[in-house]
Amino acid sequence: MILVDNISEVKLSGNELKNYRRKKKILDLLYREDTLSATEIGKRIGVSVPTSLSLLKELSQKEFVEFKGTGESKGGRRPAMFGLKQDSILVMACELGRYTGKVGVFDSHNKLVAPMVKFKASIDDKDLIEKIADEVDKIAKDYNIDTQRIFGVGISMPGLIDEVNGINYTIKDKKLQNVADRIKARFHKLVYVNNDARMQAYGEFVFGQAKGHQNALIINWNWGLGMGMIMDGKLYNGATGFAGELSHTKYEEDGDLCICGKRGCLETVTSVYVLIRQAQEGVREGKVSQLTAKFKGREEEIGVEDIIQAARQGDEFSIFLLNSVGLALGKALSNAIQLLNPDIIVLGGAVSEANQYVLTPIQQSVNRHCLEQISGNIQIVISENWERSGLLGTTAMLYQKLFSNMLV
Amino acid sequence: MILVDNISEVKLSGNELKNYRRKKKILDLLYREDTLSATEIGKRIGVSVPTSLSLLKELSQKEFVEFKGTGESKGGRRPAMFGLKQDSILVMACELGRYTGKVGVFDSHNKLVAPMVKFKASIDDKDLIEKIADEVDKIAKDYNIDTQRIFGVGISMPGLIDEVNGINYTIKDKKLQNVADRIKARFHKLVYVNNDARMQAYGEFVFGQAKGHQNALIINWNWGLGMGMIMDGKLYNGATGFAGELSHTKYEEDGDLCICGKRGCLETVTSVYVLIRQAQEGVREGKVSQLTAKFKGREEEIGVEDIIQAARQGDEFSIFLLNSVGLALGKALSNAIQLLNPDIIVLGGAVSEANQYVLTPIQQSVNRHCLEQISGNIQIVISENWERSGLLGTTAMLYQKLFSNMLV
DNA sequence: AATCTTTGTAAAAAATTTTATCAAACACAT
DNA sequence: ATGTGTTTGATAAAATTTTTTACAAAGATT
Repeated sequence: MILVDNISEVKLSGNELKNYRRKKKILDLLYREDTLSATEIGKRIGVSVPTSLSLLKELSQKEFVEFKGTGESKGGRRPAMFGLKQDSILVMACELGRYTGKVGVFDSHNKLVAPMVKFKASIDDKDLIEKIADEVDKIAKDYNIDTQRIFGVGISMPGLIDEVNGINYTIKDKKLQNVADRIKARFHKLVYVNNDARMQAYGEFVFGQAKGHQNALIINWNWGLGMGMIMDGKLYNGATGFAGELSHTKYEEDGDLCICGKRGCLETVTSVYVLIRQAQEGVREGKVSQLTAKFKGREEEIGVEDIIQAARQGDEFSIFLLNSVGLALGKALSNAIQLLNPDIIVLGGAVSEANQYVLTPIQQSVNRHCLEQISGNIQIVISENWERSGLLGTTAMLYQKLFSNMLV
Repeated sequence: MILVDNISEVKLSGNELKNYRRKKKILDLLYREDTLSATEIGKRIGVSVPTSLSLLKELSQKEFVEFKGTGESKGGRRPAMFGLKQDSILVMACELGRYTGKVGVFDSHNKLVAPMVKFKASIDDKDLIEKIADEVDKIAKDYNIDTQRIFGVGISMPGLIDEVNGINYTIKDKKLQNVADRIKARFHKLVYVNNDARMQAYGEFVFGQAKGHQNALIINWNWGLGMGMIMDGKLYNGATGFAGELSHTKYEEDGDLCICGKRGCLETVTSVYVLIRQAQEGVREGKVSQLTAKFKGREEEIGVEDIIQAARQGDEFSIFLLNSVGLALGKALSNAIQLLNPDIIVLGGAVSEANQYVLTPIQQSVNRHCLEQISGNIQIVISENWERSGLLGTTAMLYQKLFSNMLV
């Protein structure tokens, strides 16, 4: 199998090109639908059954596709089902946070072929790529994975990222900003780099709560406030790849100073930082609260999970804190909702674990600030598999890119 | 020629379907590119030159396509160019405002085949469709146009519109909301209905200032504040067709009461209404201004164009008014820019005529409120052909729909 | 049990691409 | 300016691919 960056570089005759495109479509279809019959494939790619079958035969000979048993009858002879050959094409997905990273190797059924590994890393690490490579080598050795079968490497990370060229403008050292080139130099495989919130969004769209929703907003409610957008069934990156900057939309005139240098950004009102700072201040002031009882004198140890746990046990101060960040996020989301008219909003990240303690105020706030016709058609939910959605989104994106760049 | 609402209703054999799709693609290509050679068409639709030529021959026999002379050589024999046969397929586009409407009949070169006609109408008129039909009949009679050759009817109007079903939820009488059905019942042609701001946006994208920009925001700055969005090269409607509600995004907590029932909407700060009201108040208070000199005692006669004209002549009060609505719009746009990361913003409508008097404050405001990396890559311009962009957008959309619903 | 559907296969028929050929236009050297 | 080599475009015939048709097999429905 050959992988090319630019199809037009390889010259194919008319028929070869036609066949190449059709086989690509088949692989893509089988990735999405798991198994399909020759008849169904023929219908979907617009060829007759004999042609569809001969293409499948070719793909089988090249070990990309295999017979997966007979399927259910729809009123006649039972069809032979075809699917991607397990383990023949693997990808590697990595997600970086502010201080940690995780990496996993996935097969074409989006299943981990070895347990996910976590490690310490930051986007500014000079030897970031080597660190990741070491982790992958370890996995490959421990679980006997042939790295030759890994065809794509995808990385998601915080920052303003141009996904077309794989450049992260938030990395301090200019020489390290072109992440895609660095990965390519080390791995020599298909590379994909994008923002963490966007890949989580894509994961939620392909596998999670936003599945089937063509217009979705997915919020990563954490130290910052990332937003990924699915518009008309496609991941939206914006003109230069900076779409979804919810964090630094203006929330209040002359508010607190933000790390971005401006004042009153949403991030200064409703991120994990704010929640913890407010909790700390409350404890120092001696507010009546479980938190005061537990953390008085060592306020710096308070974590979001402590606030959420206290709220669950009925602690009014904690509930108040969560309620107020919820109301603020809801108000900010209202503007986004009126501009984008999504049909679902999925919340993920540390704060979203608070569940109804934030969901209710958000919903309240949205109802208050949006036109009823717009807010009436919207679902707001909390992600059920946030831990994995980033890696899964990257995996899905890699397979998609792979099947549109592969010379079978 | 046959027009079908749903291709799957008509059963075609495999080859017929394949050919139908290819011919559709050719018509669409020729609509976009005006003229193309058989070789170029073959490349674009993925067939060989002989096949491309035989398809073109078929289309020529059916009078959709004609030979348009020989084109320029690219280093060899000069190619025979093909294009859509002029006047063989016409469409009718209508744009409604709050109190008036305009209608025109266009050919496949997006040229009016008769002068545009203006008339009085409102979206709540019971006999709206009849009114439009009368105007078209008049045009057809006066300019000898065969209405049989009109294959599509498109209407754009203010309101919350579901473009998929052609329903305008802002029309007061529920029975009149389904505009698409009403048009279809009268004209029996392909019908398209959408919001006015969105069709203006599409017009600017296909023919105007936003041409070539894959991510654009187009603002209709008028009695309300409409916004149309082009995202990844496609017109964005939102999940239920309500995207772009800039008018009713919250601008200030506890601001003035808006017609929507909420307080502090952007519309209450920066629409034509506001501008005129502020001018009227100033004149009543006896502010030093050309406007006071001219309109004292008959303040209700002040129009936007008066304010703009005064500003052009150096009137400080008028300049101040335009400056302040510009700053406000800029601030509101900043949030939209950070969420959507467009590469161009096009301003149209009455207020935008003020040109640099509003452009400068908007740019200022955007620079102040956006992250530099995002605002640095954005152009903000004023439309050059706003008067026509709505009708042209509708025309382009109709041809697009037409070529994907036509059985040639 | 008879009939209707769907799937799969092989041979015939049709459609499409290749290849070859020629003409036209241009670039470049002389 | 002229000639040569190269590129592009058009067309016909040959080669190849794809669809159609016909039919058998397998299961669902009545």
